[in-house]
Amino acid sequence: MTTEARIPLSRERVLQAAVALADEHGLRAVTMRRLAEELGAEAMSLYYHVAKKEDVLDGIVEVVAEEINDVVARVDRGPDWKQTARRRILAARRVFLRHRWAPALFGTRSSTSIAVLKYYDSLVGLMREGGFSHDRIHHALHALGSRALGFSQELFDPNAGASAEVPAELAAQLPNLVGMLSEIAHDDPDSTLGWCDDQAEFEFGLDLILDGLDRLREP
Amino acid sequence: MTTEARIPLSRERVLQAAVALADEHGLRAVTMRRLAEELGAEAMSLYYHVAKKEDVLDGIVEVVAEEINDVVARVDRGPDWKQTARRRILAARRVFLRHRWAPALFGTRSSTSIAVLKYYDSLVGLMREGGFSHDRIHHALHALGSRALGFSQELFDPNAGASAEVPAELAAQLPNLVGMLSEIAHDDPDSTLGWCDDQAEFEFGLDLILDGLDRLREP
DNA sequence: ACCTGAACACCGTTCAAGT
DNA sequence: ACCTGAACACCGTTCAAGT
Repeated sequence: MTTEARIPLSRERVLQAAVALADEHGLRAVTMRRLAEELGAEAMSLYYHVAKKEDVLDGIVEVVAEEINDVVARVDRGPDWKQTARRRILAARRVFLRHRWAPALFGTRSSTSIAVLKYYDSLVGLMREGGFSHDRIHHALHALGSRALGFSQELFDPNAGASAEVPAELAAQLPNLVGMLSEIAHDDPDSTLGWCDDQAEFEFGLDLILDGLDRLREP
Repeated sequence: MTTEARIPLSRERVLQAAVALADEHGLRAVTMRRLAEELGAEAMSLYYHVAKKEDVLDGIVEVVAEEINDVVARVDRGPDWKQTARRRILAARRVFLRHRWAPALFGTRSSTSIAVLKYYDSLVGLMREGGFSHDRIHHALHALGSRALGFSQELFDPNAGASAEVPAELAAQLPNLVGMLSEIAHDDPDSTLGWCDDQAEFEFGLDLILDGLDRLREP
C-alpha cells in the first residue's frame, strides 16, 4: 500500500474490485466511495471508467456470468441432453455459491447481460440437438427461469422455521406447516444458497422440470 | 388537502400509503421523506409508528401477502388437489399483477412475513389432503419456490429480444437464440409480469411442476 | 488522458424540543 | 401521546480545475 504503487484504474479493475468487495462485505458495501477507497482512488475518479453506479452493477453481473460460462465450457457432455443440461446447471450453481449476493442482483437487472445471453444460447443449442422444437425450448426456458442458471427464488425458508423458535400463538395458526417441520429432520443446514435452497432440494426441483421436459420431447 | 383535515398517522396508514406510492411510482419512490409528504407529515413523524425503513418494507410485503390470502380464500376448490392448487396460485398471481414492484421486494426480504407463512400453511394442508407425505410436500415447496405464490424469476426476456434490435455482431454470437426467436411469433407481449413472465408461459411451467408432483404422489 | 476537490441534491436516522 | 426542526453521517453525481 505504498503511494508509489499506482496501477492505473480501468473499467476492469473497478469491476474486479466491486466483485471482491461484494464477496467480502455484501452488496450493500458496494458504494462508489467505498469502491474507490478500495482502489486507492477518489470516488469521482471512477466516473472516468464507468458511467454510473448502475453500470457497475451491470458490469459485475457480466463478470459473474462470464465466470459461469468459463466453468460451464469445461463440463463434459453427459449421455443425453438432460444429463448434459443438468451438469451445466449444477456447475453454474457452484459459481453462485462463491458469490452469494449475485442471485439477488441478477434478479434486479433489467437489461440482460451478454454473457447470460450466451449461456442461454448454448442451452438452446443443447436442447435443439436433443430433439426439441424451438417452440418447446422457448417454453422450457420460461419454465426453468433462474433455475437454468443455477439458483431458485424461495419465499420462505422451511429450514429456518425448523431451527428458530416459533411463538406458540403463531404456531397455532400454522398447524400444517408446524406439523410438516416437526416431522422433517433436516441434516444439511449448511449448504444453502440465497433463500434456503440447499443442494438436494435444488436438484429435486431441477430434475422434476428436466424430467417433465424430457417427457414432452418430440421424437 | 386542507390543513384542518388531519387524520392521525398510524402504522397502517403509513403502510397503505407506501403501497399506493409503490404502485404509482415504483419502489424507488418509496423514501421516508416522500412517504411522509404523501401523508402530509414530516419524515421524522413516521418513526413514531415504524421502527425504520426496513420495517416499512417488511410491512408492505405483509400487506400484499394479506391481499393474496384474501383473494385465495375466495377461490373455489377444484376436482382435486392439483386443480385447487393451480387456481389458488393463479389467483395469487393476479395480485402481483396489481403490484408489479412486489416480486422484486419479496425476493429481498430475509425474515418471512406471517401472511406468507399462512399462505404456505394452507398449501401444505391442501397437499396433505391430496395424499402427500410431509417429506414430499417439503420437497414440493422447494420445487415450486416463488411460483407457489404466483410469480417466477426470469433472467432474460426472450420476448424483449424478439422486438428489440439485436446488433448483427452480437446476433452472430447467439445463433441458437436468434434462430429460436426468429421462429417464434409472440402475440401477447402485454401481459408480462416482472421479468417477462406472461400468463401462458407461467402456466406452462406451473403445470409442468404440478404434473410432476402429482405423478410422485403416494397412493 | 486521467484524476481530484468542492459542491449539490438527496438519503436514513438521532435527539431534544415542541404541542 | 404524537409530531417536528435542526443536525449528522452517508449517498450518487456534476463540474470546473488540476496534472
